[in-house]
Amino acid sequence: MNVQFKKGVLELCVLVLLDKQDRYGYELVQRISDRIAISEGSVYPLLRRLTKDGYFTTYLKESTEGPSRKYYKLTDEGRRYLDELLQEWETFTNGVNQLIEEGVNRE
Amino acid sequence: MNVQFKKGVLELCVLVLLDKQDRYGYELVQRISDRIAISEGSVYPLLRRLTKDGYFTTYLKESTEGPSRKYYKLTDEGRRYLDELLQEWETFTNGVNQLIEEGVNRE
DNA sequence: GATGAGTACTATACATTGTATAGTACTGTG
DNA sequence: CACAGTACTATACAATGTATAGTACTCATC
Repeated sequence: MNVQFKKGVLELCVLVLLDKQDRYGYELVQRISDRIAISEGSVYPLLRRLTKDGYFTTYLKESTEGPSRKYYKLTDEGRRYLDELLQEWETFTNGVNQLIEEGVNRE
Repeated sequence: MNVQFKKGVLELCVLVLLDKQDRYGYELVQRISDRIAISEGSVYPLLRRLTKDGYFTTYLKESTEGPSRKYYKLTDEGRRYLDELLQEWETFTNGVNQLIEEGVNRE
């Protein structure tokens, strides 16, 4: 899996998953890993950064399955940022796919 | 336009356009710029890198419109690499789009 | 001839964000 | 106690865009 493709996308993935419900870090890693090979080590700094930037708030919650979990919750600002990113992603991938069509089509 | 999304994609775009026909650097910049905002300054180092890596060969050709042009031509190795990248791009974007679906769908 | 615009390419410092790796801490089980 | 699974923290490094600055050529205009 091309590392460079992934840049910038990880935060989109995290924001999208949190749009649906609050989640803890490890769960986010697992959910994303179902679709894209990622390193655990990159998610936590990202979560910290996005929290610092005001897109999430966090709270601790006891777990019956292991240590307590740090949950992340999307803020309104986070939700707005997500909408932006979703649009950018769509515009961007459409642009790339159009280039691929142009390049691949042989007249 | 999110800079990080673009990482790794520029080389895919260049390879795809050269799959169709030989092109010179400036033309590649223009064609890609039609779809994605990119900086000219990033394309030339990329072209040099991919040439050094064996994916292109180059030749000079006189132009009637300005200075002579340095054309880039895809090698067989380049074509193979392109196929790889195309598959990776598809796998990757499908994975991201699936995550977006999951995250966005509210039950 | 000088100048400017457009064509065409080169070079470099820097910012950003993944990976890889190493580690910590908690809980339950054997 | 040791180990596995759960859950999180920290850091060095690689890679590749951007921004910026520049070079050189050709043609048109003054």
